[in-house]
Amino acid sequence: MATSRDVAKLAGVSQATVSRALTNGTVSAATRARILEAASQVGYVPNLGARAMKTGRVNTVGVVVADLSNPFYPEILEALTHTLDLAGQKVTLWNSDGPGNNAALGAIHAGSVDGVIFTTVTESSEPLRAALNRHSPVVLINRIVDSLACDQVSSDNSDGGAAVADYFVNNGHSRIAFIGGPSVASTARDRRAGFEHRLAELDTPLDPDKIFTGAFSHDFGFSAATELLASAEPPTALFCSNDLIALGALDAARTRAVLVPKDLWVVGYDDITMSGWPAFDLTTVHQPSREMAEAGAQALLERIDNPTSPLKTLRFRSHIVVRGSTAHAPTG
Amino acid sequence: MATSRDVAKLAGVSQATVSRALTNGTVSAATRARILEAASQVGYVPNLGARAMKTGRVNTVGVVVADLSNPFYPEILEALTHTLDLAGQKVTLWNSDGPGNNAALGAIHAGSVDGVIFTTVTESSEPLRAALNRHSPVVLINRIVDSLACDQVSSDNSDGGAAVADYFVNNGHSRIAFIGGPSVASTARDRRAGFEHRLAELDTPLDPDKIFTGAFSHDFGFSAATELLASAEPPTALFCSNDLIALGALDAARTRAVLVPKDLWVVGYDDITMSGWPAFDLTTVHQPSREMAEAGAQALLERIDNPTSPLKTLRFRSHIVVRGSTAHAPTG
DNA sequence: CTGAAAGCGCTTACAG
DNA sequence: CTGAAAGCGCTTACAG
Repeated sequence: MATSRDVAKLAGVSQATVSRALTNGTVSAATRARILEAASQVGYVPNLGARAMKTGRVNTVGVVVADLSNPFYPEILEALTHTLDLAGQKVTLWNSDGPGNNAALGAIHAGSVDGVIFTTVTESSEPLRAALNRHSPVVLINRIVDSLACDQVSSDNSDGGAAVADYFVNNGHSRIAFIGGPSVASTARDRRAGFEHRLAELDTPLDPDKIFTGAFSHDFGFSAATELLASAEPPTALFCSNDLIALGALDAARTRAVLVPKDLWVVGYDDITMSGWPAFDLTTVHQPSREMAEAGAQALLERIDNPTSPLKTLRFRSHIVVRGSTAHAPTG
Repeated sequence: MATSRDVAKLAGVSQATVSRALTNGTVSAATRARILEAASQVGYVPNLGARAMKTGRVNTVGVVVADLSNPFYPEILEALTHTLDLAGQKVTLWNSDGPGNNAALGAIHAGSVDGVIFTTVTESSEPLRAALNRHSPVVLINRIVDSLACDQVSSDNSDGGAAVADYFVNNGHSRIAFIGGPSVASTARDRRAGFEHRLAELDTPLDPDKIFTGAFSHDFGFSAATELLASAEPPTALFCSNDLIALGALDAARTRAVLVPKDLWVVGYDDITMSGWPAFDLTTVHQPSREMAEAGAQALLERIDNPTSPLKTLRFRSHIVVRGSTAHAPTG
């Protein structure tokens, strides 16, 4: 592999001048031309590791996602890689199941990434606190933890849940059920809290027997909905705290020949692409996931440049998208 | 950030001894203990960039995927990151749309990854040939290019297509249609060729009017199937060259109230998770994508260790999984 | 504008 | 078993 020294020899200049010609350095036009010619002749590309050692920046960002089988995460990941590519950053990917979380934190420490974006923080882990104490650049997207001293990007999950409560009650529903994700996820907690509190305010409190909490998965949505639909007084309206659960619930209804939306309204959360497919046609709370990803990537890059600037918290607005899984009533 | 020098000072040894203690070096038990203690006291972690500069290995692998909106790729990606995590490798991710392909190749050259796995080669690009000429470690998974001098992992797409032809004809179908992905993809070409050739052998040649070629997407499957179903003599059996297209076709049938499988059989390819959901219940050709990913990751690691060992080509077997989108007849 | 030199933080022969 | 030294391939003051 050619080095800057090889190029220098061929161009008849010092190695330092080669380096200058290829960075922002001040070099005469003639010399630069000779160097570029020589560089392309030997197929020279600067070694990024060596450069990183001097500059202290590797131009690489870590991303931690959970569960790529939930299409929400590939959508986030795609937006993230797109934004970071444009910013000239490489992306190192970890899965949060397994040792991913701590591996990502360790990678900052070891200098193989400049910072990390977490999309799925669950609890406030000790390693994360330690990393933040030494000012490791970390940004949380999607799931957040208020007590953590880092930039955080989320959407108004609580308001979204409340909006669904309004929507159900305004349309005359009182037999209402809820299927939610794991309570370690802030998104699951907030959506449920917003939904439940608003229902209580509207004098339609949620029956504890009609609350299911489990995984953000199709499987869980399917089994929980199956159980709900088999009960003596099945619900007429069901809120699922993400789309994947809702798709499972729709499949449960389909399997039991329960008519949606005639006998059951179903609402999800996220607005992943397939929720709009005819097979599901799911009413759901739309999160601006692309914008959230872009903002998160931007926040991390700024944080890397300036580790001690004030912490930033961004909360995006969400809104209900009405489709065929609920009667097309205006959401007033 | 603490360096090995800091640890050396604290432990009262030379910097070289710290390095030995933390790698495979030969150090007395007492010294090592003192060093480890000192290291943890100052929070020392070896700088991976500096280490890479000496060892010539960054322990990072590049992965190029296309189109994370096709669930097939997240499934591959998940298997890949899982295998590579276990092998102690970091994963740098690129999207093949945009400059991803060449960026990944450049990253090998620049020393920021040790090798690259492509899941979506389309044509034999010049940069790729150049990279192979200088023995850059590259492995192709899923889509392949025979003429390329690198390790390749695929499944028997042609046989899979032929099996679907057998299945249709054995069950009495003669009005048969095909909706396929872009012909730049070897998978799309091979599945179609296997299907078409076998149909010809069975004296049921595919009518050119019943062949649609476009994108590996739900949208394309939906629109192509809509057109097919609106034709004067709609097909009774439809083969789609991936599941995403097939799901679009099923949605088209659903929208037009065409009964599946009574009036239309639909078969896909890949066996992504959601094809098994009640909403689709799609008969499809199962590819062992997890095994393919693991084999590809393994092949790349071996290639990195030994750039000049003989080239390897792996072709996995696939098989039809019969579900509700075709009548449950034995596949003979 | 250009060169000589130092140094980023490691690993690894080479001595002892 | 341990230390002193060289060197991986760059960038960046410092001189001139």
